[in-house]
Amino acid sequence: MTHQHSAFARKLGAFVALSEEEFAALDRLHGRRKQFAAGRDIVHQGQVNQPAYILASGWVCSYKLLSGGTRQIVDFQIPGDFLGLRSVLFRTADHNIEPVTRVEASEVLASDLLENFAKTPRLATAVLWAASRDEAMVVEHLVGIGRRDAKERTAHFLLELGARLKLVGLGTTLGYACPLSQYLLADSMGLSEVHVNRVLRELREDGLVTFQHGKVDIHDLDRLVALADFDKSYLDQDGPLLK
Amino acid sequence: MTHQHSAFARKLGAFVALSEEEFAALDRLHGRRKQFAAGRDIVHQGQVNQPAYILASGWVCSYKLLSGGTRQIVDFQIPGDFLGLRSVLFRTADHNIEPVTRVEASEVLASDLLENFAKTPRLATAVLWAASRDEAMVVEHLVGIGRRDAKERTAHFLLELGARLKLVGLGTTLGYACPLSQYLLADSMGLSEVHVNRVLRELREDGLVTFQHGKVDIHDLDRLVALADFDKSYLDQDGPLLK
DNA sequence: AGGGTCGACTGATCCAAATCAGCCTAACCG
DNA sequence: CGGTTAGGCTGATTTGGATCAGTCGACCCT
Repeated sequence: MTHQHSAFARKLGAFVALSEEEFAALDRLHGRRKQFAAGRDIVHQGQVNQPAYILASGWVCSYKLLSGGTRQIVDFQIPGDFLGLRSVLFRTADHNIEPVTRVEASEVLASDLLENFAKTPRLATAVLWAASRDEAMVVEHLVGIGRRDAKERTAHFLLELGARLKLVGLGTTLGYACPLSQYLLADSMGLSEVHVNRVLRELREDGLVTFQHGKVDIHDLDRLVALADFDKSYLDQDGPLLK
Repeated sequence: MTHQHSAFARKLGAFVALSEEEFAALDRLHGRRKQFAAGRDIVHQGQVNQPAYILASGWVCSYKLLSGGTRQIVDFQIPGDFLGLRSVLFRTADHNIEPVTRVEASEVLASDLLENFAKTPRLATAVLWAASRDEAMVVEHLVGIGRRDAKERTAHFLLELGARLKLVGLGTTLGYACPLSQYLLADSMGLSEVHVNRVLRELREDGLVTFQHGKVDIHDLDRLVALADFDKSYLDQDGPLLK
């Protein structure tokens, strides 16, 4: 009954009960469809009045550059995710967005979004919900970097990504396709590329997960979850939370 | 013209232009005023149907517990800040909230908040803005933990806290009162208490900042900003961004 | 007045992860 | 087809910060 809608609308509809009317409003947000090549930034820090996007296909990452030339990847976005909402609300972008693969995305104009809040107030709740879910993910990420060692952190990262991909039908509990390089993992987890490589080897040798040739294979979910201290219920809800 | 409103309303009004009508709606959100003793958690992970709060006085911290018994403090909240918005949207709390000092806060009921979106759509924009600002702070925090060493991280932390306090009139560029213990700093920055102590000593010996006896004194703002790679414009906007 | 606790502070030792320096393979390309 | 580049991978060495094991003073409390 909702399968004719966009991945974005479906995702929100899973958490905030929406009427057909409201689904339609959500879908009308999708503006011009655009393509981006891998590696060439879509938005960068300081740019003003950039549109937001809803990711249709491909992966992107959001990152911040530090003065020393290092960077910290804050989050990866996968199909169905909202991109650059903060940059719209603040008018000037506070982070960079780089496509990891070739990407297709629909523009969302700030004016469209904000004006629709008046006509469709539940849309506001849905968008607020989506923003809060993003924040929850950043918080988990923060906790991992602050208090988990490299192995736990990596395990947690791979599990969380899997859970998110499963939600949009791009993965199972057995594994998923993953276009990320070890460099990207390192910049995301606050580790060096060298160390990521060693940790992945350890996880492989322990028979927990394999991350090779662009795919992640989970060999022992239970032990991996135990190692990572991963909250399984975290991302797989199954009905609207807000009635 | 806005000074009769709550700190919360003032803060939002600084970023989203609001009418008197809308300010009033914001102020009506404040429900029953409650008191909390320092150290006794207001909310903890997993609790369901907790109200949100708006902090009137005192400081609190939001943290997550890891299985090993360690914890990671995600953020500190100061007067005028919203507390536990995510816990309300998700119905079940995904983090703990502990008062650092004695605290006064007004309850905000989920139903009040969400229903008001229909009547006052710009309220939705304002709350979304507040949530995004929180997310931006968590992102900065993440970047610091992931890619800054202990000294830069500490410097950045003290500067950011100062900027936030200045915004609500609780600090100047010269310093501010700060009730945090070195243990709390450690749990927030992902360091050990011992190392925080040494880093604070270094910063003091370098003549940059002093953090002693419950107050932070900034002795050399410019060098501190340079060390921390701190974006000064980051938190001190001076007019509504969304007209 | 003596015990208990909390927070700041210190020296010695250890270790996880960074850094440095390099190899190997596959893919691309002019 | 030989050169270049991007990723994956590895060993040796160094280092930032953790851990362990305390001391000291302030402020309880009874």
